[in-house]
Amino acid sequence: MPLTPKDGASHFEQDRVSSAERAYRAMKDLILSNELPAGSQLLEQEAALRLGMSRTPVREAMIRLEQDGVVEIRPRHGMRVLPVSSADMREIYDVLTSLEATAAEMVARKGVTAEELQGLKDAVGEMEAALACDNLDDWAAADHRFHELLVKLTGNQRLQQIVTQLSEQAHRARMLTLRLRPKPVGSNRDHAMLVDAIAARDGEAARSIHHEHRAKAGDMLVGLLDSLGFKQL
Amino acid sequence: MPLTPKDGASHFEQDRVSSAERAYRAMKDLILSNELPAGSQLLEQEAALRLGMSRTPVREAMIRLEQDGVVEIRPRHGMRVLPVSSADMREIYDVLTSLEATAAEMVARKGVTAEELQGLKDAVGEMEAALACDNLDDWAAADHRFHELLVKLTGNQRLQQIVTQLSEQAHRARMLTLRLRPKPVGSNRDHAMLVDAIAARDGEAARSIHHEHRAKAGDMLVGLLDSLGFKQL
DNA sequence: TCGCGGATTTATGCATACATTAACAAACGC
DNA sequence: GCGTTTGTTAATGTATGCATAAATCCGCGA
Repeated sequence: MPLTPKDGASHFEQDRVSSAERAYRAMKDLILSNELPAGSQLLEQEAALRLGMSRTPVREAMIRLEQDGVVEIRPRHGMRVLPVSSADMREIYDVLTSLEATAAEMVARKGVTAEELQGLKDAVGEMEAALACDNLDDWAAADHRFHELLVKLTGNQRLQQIVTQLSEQAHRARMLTLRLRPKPVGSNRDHAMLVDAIAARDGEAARSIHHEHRAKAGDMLVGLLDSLGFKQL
Repeated sequence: MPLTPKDGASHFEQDRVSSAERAYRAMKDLILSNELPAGSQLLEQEAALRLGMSRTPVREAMIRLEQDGVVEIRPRHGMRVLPVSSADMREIYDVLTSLEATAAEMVARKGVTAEELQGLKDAVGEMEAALACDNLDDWAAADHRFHELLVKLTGNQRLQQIVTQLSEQAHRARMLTLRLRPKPVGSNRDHAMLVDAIAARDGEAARSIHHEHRAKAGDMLVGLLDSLGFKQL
């Protein structure tokens, strides 16, 4: 469920990260995990105290968070965690739909190795297993892994970075609606079909399957937010 | 030619911008105009001196530029203007193609007002006029306006922001190849056709026309960079 | 009770100070 | 002559100081 990168084979990772980097990660974690809910405000001094450092690195972290689109810096009120409205989700999903559909097509056309294909299949397997146990958190994590892997397989780093950023913006809303939406059985089917299309190197099919998949998901989420009267999360 | 936003109706603009903001704009301008060419390095202190301020706001500006993907901050060497390789251009254009094709479709489906349509037509007109005079700089500016307007008409601010960011990354390479490429007569035709499709509210046609347009442009640019042996700009 | 003007507080934006450590170079041993 | 080591330099990362201006508070008048 954390969107943060796994540490990989980093047993000896020189954890010599700067305070600014620690501040950035800590605050982003707080926001993504909803410990700092939308609308919360946090002054530079408060954050600095909380993180045991001075205002300077905190400030730099806030600047990065602002450019990530997750907070807003308001001169006398510290940073404010941006709420995500259904209109925002519409924007985010329109872009994600476009980019991920393209990613699916690219990956299918380019072809993938057996291991890469297996990675996708594993993610689908985990989604199905999680759904069978009604474990929605695991399902969401596996679903996220699938989408992440798909995009990574394009090899386009800019594409990856943009998709990651938008996914993070949508993260809280997705988590909140996870238990309010119908069981995502369709998603698993869609992903299995996409894997087949990729294996068959059918770019057209891959694009159309995944485009529809993302579009459906977006419509569902936006509709849910609207119908439940959540103006913003 | 400047990619920076026009000042609009800002006769009374309270030019009370922070030093950090000034530093950001100044350095971005220097980079986009190629006064700081790819590979240049600039120390915090140097930049501060040059801009008549202390290191603090310069540092904040550099952080933003790094997130924009135009520079890299290397701990003991200041910031370095990132070169753009043909592989980078490939990445950038793959994303732009996807997003702008989507934008074209969205705009066509949604429909535009008469004034908005006229704005697009005006841009095409300027492109044709410029090309008739062989004024490539004007052509590039009008072309940029067309693409910018198209994306703006979607109303999707995230889409706009991403496209702007990627266009800026590609800016220098585009300028450099402007006079090395064949005359862009096809572009004008493509845009005129797109305007027609939008007027007819034909989303499918709009997408396919603009997708092809961007894909062609990307292939041409990447091919040009490769064939001329420019490994990076 | 409510509105308003001025004093006060305080968060910020920027400058500056300082310790750290990477980069460079010179000296040294082989 | 070449690789290594050590000493020096300097750019950074962070802390802190300070002036500014916005927000709040308070008292007063209606």
